[in-house]
Amino acid sequence: MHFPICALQCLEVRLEERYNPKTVEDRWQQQWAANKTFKVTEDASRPKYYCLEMFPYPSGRIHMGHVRNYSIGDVVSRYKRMRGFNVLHPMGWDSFGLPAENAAIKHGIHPSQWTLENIAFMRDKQLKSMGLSYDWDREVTTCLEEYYRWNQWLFLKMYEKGIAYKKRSYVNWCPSCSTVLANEQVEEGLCWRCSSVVTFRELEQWFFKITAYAQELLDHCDKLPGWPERVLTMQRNWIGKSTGVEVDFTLDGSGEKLTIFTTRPDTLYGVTFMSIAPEHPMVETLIKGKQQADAVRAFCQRIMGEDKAVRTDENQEKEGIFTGAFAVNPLNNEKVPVWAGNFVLMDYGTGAIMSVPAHDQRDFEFAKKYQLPIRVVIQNADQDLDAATMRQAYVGEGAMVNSRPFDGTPNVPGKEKVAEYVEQKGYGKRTVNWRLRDWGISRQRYWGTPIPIIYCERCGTVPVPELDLPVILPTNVEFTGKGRSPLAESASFRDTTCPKCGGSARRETDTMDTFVDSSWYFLRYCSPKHTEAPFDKKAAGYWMSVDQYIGGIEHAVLHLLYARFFTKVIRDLGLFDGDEPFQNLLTQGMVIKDGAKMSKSKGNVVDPDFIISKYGADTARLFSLFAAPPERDLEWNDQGVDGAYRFLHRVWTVVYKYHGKIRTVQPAGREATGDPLYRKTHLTIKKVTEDIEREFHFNTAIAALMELVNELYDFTAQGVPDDKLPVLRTAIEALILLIAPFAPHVAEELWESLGNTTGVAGTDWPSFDAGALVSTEVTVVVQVNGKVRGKLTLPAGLTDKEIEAAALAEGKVREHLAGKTPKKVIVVQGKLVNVVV
RNA sequence: GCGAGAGUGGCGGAACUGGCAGACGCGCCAGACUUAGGAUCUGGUGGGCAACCAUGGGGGUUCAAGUCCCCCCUCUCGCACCA
Repeated sequence: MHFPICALQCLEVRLEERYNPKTVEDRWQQQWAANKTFKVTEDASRPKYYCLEMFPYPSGRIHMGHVRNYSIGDVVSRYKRMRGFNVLHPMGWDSFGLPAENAAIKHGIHPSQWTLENIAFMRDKQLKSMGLSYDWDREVTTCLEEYYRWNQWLFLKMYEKGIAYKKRSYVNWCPSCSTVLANEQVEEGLCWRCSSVVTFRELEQWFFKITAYAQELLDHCDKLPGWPERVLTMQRNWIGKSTGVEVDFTLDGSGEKLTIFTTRPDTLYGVTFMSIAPEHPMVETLIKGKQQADAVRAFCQRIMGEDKAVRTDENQEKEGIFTGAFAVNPLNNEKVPVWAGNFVLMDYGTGAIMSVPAHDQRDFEFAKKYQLPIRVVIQNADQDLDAATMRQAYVGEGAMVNSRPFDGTPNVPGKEKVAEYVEQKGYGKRTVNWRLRDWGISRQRYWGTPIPIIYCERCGTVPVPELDLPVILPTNVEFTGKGRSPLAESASFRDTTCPKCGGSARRETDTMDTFVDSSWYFLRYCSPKHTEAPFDKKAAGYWMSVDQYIGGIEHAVLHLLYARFFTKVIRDLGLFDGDEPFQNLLTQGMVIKDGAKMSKSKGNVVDPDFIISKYGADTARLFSLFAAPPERDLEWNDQGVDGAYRFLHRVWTVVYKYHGKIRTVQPAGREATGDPLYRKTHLTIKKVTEDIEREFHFNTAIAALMELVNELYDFTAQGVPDDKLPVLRTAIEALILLIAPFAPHVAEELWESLGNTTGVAGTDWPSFDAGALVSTEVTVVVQVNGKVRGKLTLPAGLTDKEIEAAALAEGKVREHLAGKTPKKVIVVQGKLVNVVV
């Protein structure tokens, strides 16, 4: 075994006069790796702390956003470790995904090779040079068989429980990525990855029944006080619960039922027509034998061919066509025409709506356009509504009218009454609808987890038996970038035998959405080498849940919702006891330069490698933590980086000057109470500790350390007499320990120079002595009528009366009083006096 | 439109429960040491000669308001035909 730089050398260590980040950082990074300083195991005797940063996609290089993300996580981890926690801080790779496949098509390199080379580079040349306190033995790589086999295993379990299922439906299709996208992956009608216009395709696809957990996902939002309200709001909106009533209308003639969903049962008497989605299966029934059949068919075809951006555009003109059919409103037996409308969505509610133009703006516009009748059924108390003259729908409250048995009922309780009536009469039932749709996970791409399903002509859909897992992603495939995915073209993969009957069969050639990988990786970290199950239940029981999760806000409804869903599914499979994966969530802001997000096209990218080689990791970390609080955007500033670098030099220089002298001196204790530097030291310990504990305000914590260093420069400016050396040692020791989470390499080197043989990483966080904080003097601000007129330095512990007297005697105060008697004097102990004239 | 967050020096940002607005850093100015300084150290630095004026704007509460209340403006983010 390679013997590290330890023992003999340590005792003789002499500090270099000048701070040289390269040598210091290389040395400590080697030492941490050789000693496995950050390796952890379950230890019931100590409180655990699980700190996790969202693992990266191995694109090839880390960017400043990563530097910031991991710096934040590393401060938390190192701080908690010094506070005595058993800290799990792992790192891994979200390594399936399209870019690897695109590289294969473009450069002829296999996705596997491309990905693994990127990982090696990012891990060994980039992340390790940042000095992050990871337990690298727990590294998880999702594109490896040892990981993705458990995706398949979980899929099979979900299939057994009906959570994974296949259905034919209209799905989002990205023509550029040649694959299907989940709803969460379409932003304003565009592909989240490549911004291509998303179209619709009717395909058979695998889904995860996330809607079965909609209520719980919504309810548990209230059990996540450690999450930003913003993210919870986004999730609640995304889930989008709405309560209402389904009502069966009867088709005139055939007597078939057309069911609608409404949240406004109080307006049921105002229905003047109905609208159904162009995709609705009843369209054909409605138009059968009607003269407008062809026109309706053409209309539906045209709308269905529109892409997602056009169809969901709010400004899209409302358009429709009369189907020729009529339906009967069960409440008043009125016959109303049935239209097909471009704004009615097939996958929400029942795909058919009742239209009440008087009280719904969309219906109103539609009715005006096609000259359909409007009937007021909620009367505005302030201003009588008249259907003939209304210029927009009335959506406010009021009394029900034209609603026979309910006339005069206020509409809000009316909703409930009508709903009850509908149920009683058997016209329909109360239901809940969700905006959330089931998660479509099939992807027509190669670089992902194969879905473990076989299609047999005789037996139908057959899951791959557990014993046959993993279904290995074959490597001998062709990347043409054209036609179907390489898997679908690979005969040796596709053609197989049925596990049930042994007859010829074919494999599912779609792969899973890569968000499946990241939906449970935090559980895998608990026991990354486990071979019997996705993870060891006991290990997960010890480490979970994640105490602090850190990552970008862009995953607010993607990854973070999927991960919550998976955790609940895994719980219900009996694999884990817990409802939620992440206790506390920190969403860090973006790193921007010149007011814009760093991007190649803007040419404002700062390369972390360059910063680290020029200034060192400690400076890169320190700046990214100092320039802004973590949750805000951070404006990158090259001169600010110089400032951070200069600060570390100042720290180094002051320690260098005195490390020889204070090496053998005992730190000061209580007897030093009253010494200003001693007091400042303890104030700084208090401030830094509180700033870290309170919402991770690292920027102010670092500012406090800078103040302490400034004070040290004042203190040492005229030389330090021997009797002051203990106080100096206390200050320097505290400074080094407090700076350690932020700039760990410098801290270790300086700590060692004081003669310490245990590394900073294994040393306790300093605690402050409340007694050291008290001062014998207080500065009191004196105001006259709320304006500052002077300051008094008074002995601590005076009574209000004494302070008042001192204030009134003050020269400036007397001037402003000009002989008048004050009306009132307010004394705030230890802070100020306000004399009111 | 709905929801959330934010507006403080030349810039990034401080100010936790109302109590000295501008901590800390950058930049800038001056000085010291220097052959030199884009190194380092020291001092200064919101505006105005001053009284005073200053936390997006306007009201209010209070002895006291960046902080609390009301109205308005601007910006950022999310959602947006969800019946």
